[in-house]
Formats: sequence, structure tokens, C-alpha cells
Amino acid sequence: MLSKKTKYGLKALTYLASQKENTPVQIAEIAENENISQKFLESILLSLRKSGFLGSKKGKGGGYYLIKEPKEILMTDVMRILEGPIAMVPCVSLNFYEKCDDCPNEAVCSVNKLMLKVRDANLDVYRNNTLADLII
Amino acid sequence: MLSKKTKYGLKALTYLASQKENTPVQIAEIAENENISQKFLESILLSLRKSGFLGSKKGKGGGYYLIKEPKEILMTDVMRILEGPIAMVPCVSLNFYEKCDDCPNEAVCSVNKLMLKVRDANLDVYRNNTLADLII
DNA sequence: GTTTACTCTATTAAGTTGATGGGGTAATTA
DNA sequence: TAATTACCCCATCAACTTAATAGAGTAAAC
Repeated sequence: MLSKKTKYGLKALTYLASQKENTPVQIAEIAENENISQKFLESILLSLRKSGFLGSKKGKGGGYYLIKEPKEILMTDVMRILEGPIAMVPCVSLNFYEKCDDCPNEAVCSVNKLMLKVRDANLDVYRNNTLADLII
Repeated sequence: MLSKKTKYGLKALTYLASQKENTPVQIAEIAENENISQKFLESILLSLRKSGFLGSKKGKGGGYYLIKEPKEILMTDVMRILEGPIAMVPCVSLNFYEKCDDCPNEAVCSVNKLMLKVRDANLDVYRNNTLADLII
């Protein structure tokens, strides 16, 4: 299940990418237009800023804005920040690898074998889609 | 994140499919060999039986056994029983469709657009893998 | 120097997961 | 037919995560 955090984050990014000019947009405006709890959105935008996707401007006329071109923003990067690992089990994760605590041997694990294929399929989608591809 | 329920279920199915003969295997044996809490495994095997993947035999010499050939058991079906919907949002689910409560219009939703591609990629994997493909 | 809007910390209700215990029941076997 | 075996079901519970909310603080613009 996709978390609301990711859902809201993607919607906010799309909202910003759809602006005619890349001027700061207030949190309140995004929250209202996309039906998002403003406070929750605040924390999401903050983490997107810290991750280098967004810039922010304080004071009157302030808000958030995209720092890169939409077509330069890969879904792999966005998903990893918002949703976490793309892999469904840590033992097949590229960026968050961990040995499964209950599994003695990955080499002969059926779950590992299947989830490796799932991971590759998902990566393929996320690598070939940018924020620009999400705009309708 | 893949739930332990699914993980354990897949491991149990693989264990059964790896048997030389398709005779009943006791829960305790599977649990011990696969490092699974026996009680938890009980409930998982029960739901797999109710879904038509497994048969069970009571009394001495009883246990669980596969009802179909491993290559006839599609991962799409197994995943839907164990993990639930394959789609990450209900609005792109084939078998569990629901309108997203917070989204006024799927047709212009960026999340919908992306998750549709993700769903198709995952379906492609699950449809083209059977239990037989998981055996090492 | 006041306003605006971002930034941070903390709290909390609700839901889910994974594990466990205990009792009951059906089917084998002797 | 009685005892045994192993499935079957119900209830509980701690731990964790998610999503939402509140409130105080801070930096920048006018």
C-alpha cells in the first residue's frame, strides 16, 4: 500500500511542476487544491527540500518551488525519499540492503528469488519515469 | 514491505513443492525447517487451504499437501491471497478497485498515472511466475 | 518592526502486524 | 470404540507505524 506521505508528496510535486512560472507556491495553496492536511504536507515538503528537490523562500510571497526541471526528477529518487526502499524485502534492496533476520541463506530462498524479479520490474518503471511524465 | 505472512506462506508453499512425494507434511515440520512461528504458520496454511491451494489431512500421518501442480499455481493468485491487492492504490486495482477518498478525479491524478504503470509491471512478474519457478 | 510563512518538536489516536495461549474437533489407528 | 494425533478456531497483547494536530520558534520580506 502506498503511504499517504508518498501520495501527497507526488501530488505536491506535480502541482509545482504544473505551474506556469516556477515562482514560490505557498503550502496552504497546495494543501487546499490537493485535499491535503496542511500540517502533514508541511513535513513532507520539508523533507523534499532537504533531499534537494525543492527550494523554499520565507516571508511574504514565499513558498516552495522546484529546484530542478521536472524531466530531471527521476521517480526512483522521489520514491526512495518518500516511500523508502523500492524492494519489498531488505535482502534484495540496492540502496537499503540488509540480511533478513529469519532467513539463513539468501541463495536458496524462494522469496528472495521472486522479490528480485519484482524489484527489477519496479525499478524499470521508476527509472523510466520522471516528474514530467506525471503531468496530465 | 512484504509482510511476514506472505513471506512465510511462500516459504511453506515452496517447502511443500520441494517434497519428493506429495504426502501430507506436518505444520511442525515446516515451521521448524523454515524458522517460522508454528502458531502463525497454522493460520497461514489454513487460509491457503481455504483458498484452494492446499489440502489437509487430520489424524496420525496428517498434515498439509499441495492440491495442484506447482507450475499451475500462479503468483498472482498466491500474492492476492497472502498479501492482498497487487496495486499500491485502490484506484488502480483490478480485483479490489475502490475510489480514493481524497482524490476527486482519477483521470487527472498523477499518482494514478504512475501507479498504473507500477501495477502492470508487477502483474507481469506475478503472471509469469508459478510456484515451480521459485524452487531452487 | 511587523507580518508572513517556513521550521521544528512533541503528542496522540487509530490501525496493523506478528506472536502466543488455550480449548475444541475431526479423523486415523489400534 | 477409545485414545491419539494434528488440524481448527477464538481471544488476547505488545510493538510498531501512520496520519493528523497543536504550538512555539525563526528567518525574510515589506
